[in-house]
Amino acid sequence: MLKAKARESRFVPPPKLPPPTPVVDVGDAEMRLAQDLLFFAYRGFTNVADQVLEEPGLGRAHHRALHFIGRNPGITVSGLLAILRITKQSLARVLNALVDQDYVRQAPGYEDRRLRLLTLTDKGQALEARLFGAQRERIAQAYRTAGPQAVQGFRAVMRAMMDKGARDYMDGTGSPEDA
Amino acid sequence: MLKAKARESRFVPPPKLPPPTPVVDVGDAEMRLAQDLLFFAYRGFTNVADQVLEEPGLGRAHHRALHFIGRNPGITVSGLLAILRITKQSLARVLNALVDQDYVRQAPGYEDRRLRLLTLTDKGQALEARLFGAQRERIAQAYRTAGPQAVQGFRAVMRAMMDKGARDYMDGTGSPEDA
DNA sequence: GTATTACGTCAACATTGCTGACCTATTTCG
DNA sequence: CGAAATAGGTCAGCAATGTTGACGTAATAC
Repeated sequence: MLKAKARESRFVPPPKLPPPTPVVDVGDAEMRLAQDLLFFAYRGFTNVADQVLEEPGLGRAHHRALHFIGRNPGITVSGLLAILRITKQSLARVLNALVDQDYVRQAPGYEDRRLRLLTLTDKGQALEARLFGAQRERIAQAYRTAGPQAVQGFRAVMRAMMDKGARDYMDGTGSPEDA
Repeated sequence: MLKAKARESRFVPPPKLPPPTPVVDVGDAEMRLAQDLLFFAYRGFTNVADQVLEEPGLGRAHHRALHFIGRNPGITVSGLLAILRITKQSLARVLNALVDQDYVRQAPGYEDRRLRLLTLTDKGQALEARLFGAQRERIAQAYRTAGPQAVQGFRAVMRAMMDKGARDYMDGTGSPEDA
């Protein structure tokens, strides 16, 4: 006997199907569409990197760390935490793996020696380049397909979609701590 | 003694900081930017729903199931799996929780009674509406900020960013199985 | 009447987030 | 100088969500 029956002792007769999630006004349809767009586009974008990550046996968390260290050489652990918004314990797991496997190097801060300044090793730069290469292809193709006009719109909407902290980080206005 | 020293017996002298991840040509800078945009925008977008999910104690996986069942009333389990691209074991955990808590209803297929047609209950529709409300706010505000012109570009780029299967699904050309 | 299909389930494991507690080295400040 | 604050590290345990592999059952298809 199916345990599913415990969940619903007998299948009820097929109900009249309700209409799809109700669209109250014209705007709603657009918003529903945007939900789908974000989900599928983000998945497509991340999937291409996953393939590259398989070889060294790393995960997306490692990719993110690699990416932001690459973009911010000499960033501190706190800075990276502020960007990623995860706990230091979560970051530690990932960062230790990257350091152990010689993708990332730590150096003490110049004036404040409590700081650990993070940089990519050559090996780390090489891996990041491969990851970037995969995603760049996908982005470039999307940009080509959509056209330069569309790219501007894309950027504007994406910028407006993120929270202020992230926007500030992207603007370079303020240290990564503001992200 | 810090175990970190086991990872690197002595801190090496502060290296010359390498330049940020090298930008080969003009296009590369744009692509790097796009990476950041996607990460931060997607995070902002999902975060607003997380707050709503806390109350019923559900996760993002539940939200996704809820969303796609809502958009495709009567969808089969296989159909949902094809959209989400996860294993049926992963979906089962989430789906069983939703059915147990009366967010989702299963009904046997009409002609083929092996099928489980999934629909949202009233309770499920209510929750989905709240989740949608939160994200809609964020999207609407982004759309207003960016302007209608930008929205068109956003859509074009996002569409082009996803893989063909997802694009086909969005076009409604073909059953969800093609996603 | 057998094979296939659609779905469900058990078990075990990996990744990546979290909280709580506590340790060390360094800098800051009264 | 000595205490407090700061930057970072670590251990332990847990939760959510993804994976494989194996197997069971009901219904349809050939």
